[in-house]
Amino acid sequence: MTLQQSISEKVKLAVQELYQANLASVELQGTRKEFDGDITVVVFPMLRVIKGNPVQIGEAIGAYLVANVSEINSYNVVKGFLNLVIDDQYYLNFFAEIKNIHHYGFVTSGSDQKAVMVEYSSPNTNKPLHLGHIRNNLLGYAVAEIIKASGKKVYKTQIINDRGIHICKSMIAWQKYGNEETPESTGLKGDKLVGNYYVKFDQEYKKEVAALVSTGKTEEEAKTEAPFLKEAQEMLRKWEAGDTEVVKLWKMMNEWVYAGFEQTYKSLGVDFDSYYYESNTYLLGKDTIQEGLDKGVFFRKEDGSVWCDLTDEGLDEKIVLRSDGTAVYMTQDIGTAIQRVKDKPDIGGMIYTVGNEQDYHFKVLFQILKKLGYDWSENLYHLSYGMVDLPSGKMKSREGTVVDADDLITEMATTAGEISKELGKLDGYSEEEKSDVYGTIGLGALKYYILKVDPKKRILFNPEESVDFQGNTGPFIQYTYARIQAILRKATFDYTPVVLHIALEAKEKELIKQLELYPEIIQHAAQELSPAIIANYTYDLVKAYNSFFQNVSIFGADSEDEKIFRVQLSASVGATIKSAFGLLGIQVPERM
RNA sequence: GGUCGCGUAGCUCAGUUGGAUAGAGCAUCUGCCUUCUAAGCAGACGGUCACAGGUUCGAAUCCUGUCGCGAUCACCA
Repeated sequence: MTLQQSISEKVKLAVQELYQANLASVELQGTRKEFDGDITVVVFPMLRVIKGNPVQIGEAIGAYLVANVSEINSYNVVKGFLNLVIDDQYYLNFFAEIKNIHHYGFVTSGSDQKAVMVEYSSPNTNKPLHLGHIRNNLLGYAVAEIIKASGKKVYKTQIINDRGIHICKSMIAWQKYGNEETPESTGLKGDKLVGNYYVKFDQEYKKEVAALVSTGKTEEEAKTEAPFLKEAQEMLRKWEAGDTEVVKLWKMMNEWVYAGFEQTYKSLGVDFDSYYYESNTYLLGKDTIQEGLDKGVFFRKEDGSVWCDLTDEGLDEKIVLRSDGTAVYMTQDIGTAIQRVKDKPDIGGMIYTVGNEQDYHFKVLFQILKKLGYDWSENLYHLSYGMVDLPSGKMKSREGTVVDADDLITEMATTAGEISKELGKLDGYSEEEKSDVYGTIGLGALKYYILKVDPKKRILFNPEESVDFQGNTGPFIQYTYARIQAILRKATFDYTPVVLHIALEAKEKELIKQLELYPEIIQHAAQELSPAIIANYTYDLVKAYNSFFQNVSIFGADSEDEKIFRVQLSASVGATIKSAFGLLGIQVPERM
């Protein structure tokens, strides 16, 4: 039982004894720093049950608590706020305790726990990953790690959109203009090579459209009649018919793309437990449609198309099968969800990391699955996030206004290197060690910049200004960690955990309170699916640490106990930073 | 037009279940490198929490309406 819980219980007892009244709950909060005390009981809500003056009530409860709770030393009342002063020993005991816990804040999963599947990334195989995918990947990965830390088993997965007209566009352009180019022959990453031909298609297509318009066709006619597009559509038909040549080309080009993606994922530091391919799943779900028809969840229209009526749920009618019997997006998503649970029967819920432009789609999908009666349908979440926009507006890959993921990652490392050199850090290290640290810092800056923002808000990314390295940034937190490591290297004496009898300063208590919060923060972040909560917590912790220890000499303490305690506290803060950043997928360098 | 999301300092963002005088960073200004790393610390300046009502001891937070921005309303994915 935490101190908060036990105080809460004692307050209820106090009210019972003093006023013969029952409180449903007790309002507790951290005492603001301008007042004396550590924990504050808010008296106002009690006025609903107790008649009287809030100050007098506060005084009475305060006196009762001091007499009956050993951890409470004294109290004071300001207006309706009862401030309690907690004994130093409580903090010291708590601190000695957490020092022994290996993964402090992590809940170890029980064996009967249901697993959660987290889907993220979900790329198309016709072009390289860009800034938007970076946000998606970072969010998905971090949420998966946070949920793991909150005690659940997690499967990370992605669904790869490897079929459709967009891939055929790259294929046809390569066939026509590619001269048998390969990643090996050009030295290009496979996804970049394929992406180039996607752009090439668009250029040639536009030329054809322009030519047709000049012969008197309307723009609309020209767009559908352009021969290049016809060729791509023909290719898609051949692919669907299983044409060996086309399938061979498709396989080869997809392999190039996967190899390129794998490289990007590696440099981003994300990973997956399983992969789903649309080419395997796009037919799935049709059986379920029949099942739904039998159950009366779906209905068939005269033209043969199948629909789901969601008007009772406040949504519209939604098509789930075309009149020609082929699958739509929704059919496929229904099938894939069911397939996943078949593959991993311990799945109790799923999280889809997909941009907020698909909010409606997922609302409908979840509603349909619920109607079909799957028990796991209660635990489906759409981790919806805002777009990443540039100052020039939206990113459009066909118009070349995208920020490429690989380029951005290397740029960040370069910037980190320039700043480091300017500051004269890392002098005397080998080039290899240096570039390693630059990569860590650059990536840390990028990841933190994106993750610290509430997922549902859109991000305006200005590549000109790039990302800051000062203030509330990844590098600032990494820097604090590196400084702590320097302290630990210098502390040659034994600072293993012991309960020390020292007087705590207000700021030291503040720090320990921050550490005490960590487990709650993880749970909260897991519930809200928001890595931003972890990021902002870590920043607060680092601020509290710096604010105290920048003005206090660690090795120049008055007593030996004090010195040991300060090193211990630094070590704990360092461990917590590392742990929290680990949840965000951000590395911490030992030196920087 | 219907639905959903957002609107907090010049800029970028925090703000637990409603709580005390609204919190950071950047930018501008003032101090602090001879003691563990100055990518830092201490401070100053900066607010009609989009607007108007309502709920109550108490609202940035909850409810209603208005305005602004974005997304979405396909037999596309």
